Amino acid sequence: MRYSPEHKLEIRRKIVKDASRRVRAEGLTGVAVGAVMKDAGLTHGGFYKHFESKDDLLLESLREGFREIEDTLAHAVEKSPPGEAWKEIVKTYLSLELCEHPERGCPLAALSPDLARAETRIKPQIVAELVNYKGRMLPFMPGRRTADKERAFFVIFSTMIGAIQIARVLPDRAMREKVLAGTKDFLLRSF
Amino acid sequence: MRYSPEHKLEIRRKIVKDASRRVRAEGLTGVAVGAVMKDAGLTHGGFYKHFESKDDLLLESLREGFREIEDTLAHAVEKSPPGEAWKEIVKTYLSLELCEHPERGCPLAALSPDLARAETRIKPQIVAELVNYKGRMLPFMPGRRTADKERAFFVIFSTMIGAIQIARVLPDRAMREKVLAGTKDFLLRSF
DNA sequence: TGTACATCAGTGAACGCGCGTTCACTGATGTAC
DNA sequence: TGTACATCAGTGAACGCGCGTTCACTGATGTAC
Repeated sequence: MRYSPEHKLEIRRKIVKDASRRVRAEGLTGVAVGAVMKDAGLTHGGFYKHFESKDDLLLESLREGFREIEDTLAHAVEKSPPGEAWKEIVKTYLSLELCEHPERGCPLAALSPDLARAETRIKPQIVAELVNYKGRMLPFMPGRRTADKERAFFVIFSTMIGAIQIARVLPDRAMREKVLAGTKDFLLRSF
Repeated sequence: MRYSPEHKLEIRRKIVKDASRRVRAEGLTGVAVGAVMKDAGLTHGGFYKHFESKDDLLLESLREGFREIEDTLAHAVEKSPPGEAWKEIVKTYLSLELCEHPERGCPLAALSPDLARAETRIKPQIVAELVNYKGRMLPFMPGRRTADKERAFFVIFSTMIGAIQIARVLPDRAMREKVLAGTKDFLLRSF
């Protein structure tokens, strides 16, 4: 069967979206090409009509994941006065909702140790994504000068990433909520 | 060749130690039975004379990793006055030394997303390790009542775990030091 | 004390399995005449 | 307008590989007589 170029792009986008969710839910090594293609309603053989390699897909999935969380956080911040935006980011990022749905959450929370271990081949592009993430969040961070905002970014996101991860290890919702609420309070009091 | 029972225990300990380092350096899925046995100077076939399964080894390796970091932190705290102990823990945990040697560091910093995704079969024992870790660190945490100390544990360790992970993704030492120092300052000012 | 036997940690070939990747093939649709 | 051909996304068998696990075997040492 032959399809239009728009159709091909659409399929490609669907594969990337599915893979992005799977990667965040199951880890960098947890995504099989066959499984992703099945998600998209195709068979594994067609994969290489869309991607050069699995690494290629992984990088695109990461990009998609970062874009998604950036959009989610940017959207949450839309109506807050400047200087208060970071509070909205903390509340959204540390919501039970995002904690219990890693597949819709931040790739750093879902994958940072995997990213630190990534092969040299793809590491630079991962670092670029992190830098880009930082750039996108910087305007919302507390602090006067850029250097202050940058420090705030690293501290706030470190804290949020760690809290989400610990909460995700905990087996029951009440404990998760305790960790998330405690961290939220702490951060909101801290700047 | 036949060996004494002490020798067998010694070998077993060596396998666990090697595996514990490998797991923290390369992730839960990054450790092959063959590689660990080679580290210990043996061949893969003998593995099942020491362990029931790979899961068995993984759990023991995690236990070993938690014990190691607990000992490291407890040792760092030995000479500090009570009430100041947590500061020493923050300084040690966020040292460049531990950041650049995941294989000697905290299993949570190295593996928490993997632990969150662990199969139901081993999850309860992982949670037990986390609870034990918390119990071991609680006496050193700031706060008057146990509830305060517990809140402090989750906040402080969340922040440290996230900071170490972000630092480990960053490609050059200067940036890593900036993140670690910034987080250290932040935490030391916060309690 | 010396000898025959039992034990069992360790070896390495073999297994079944899932994976990433390749490839000859299909067949619906676009294009050339 | 109708027909022959080219295109190329998608299929599914096949590949080589690494993995966890099994198993018949080895041979140094402990034990029984």
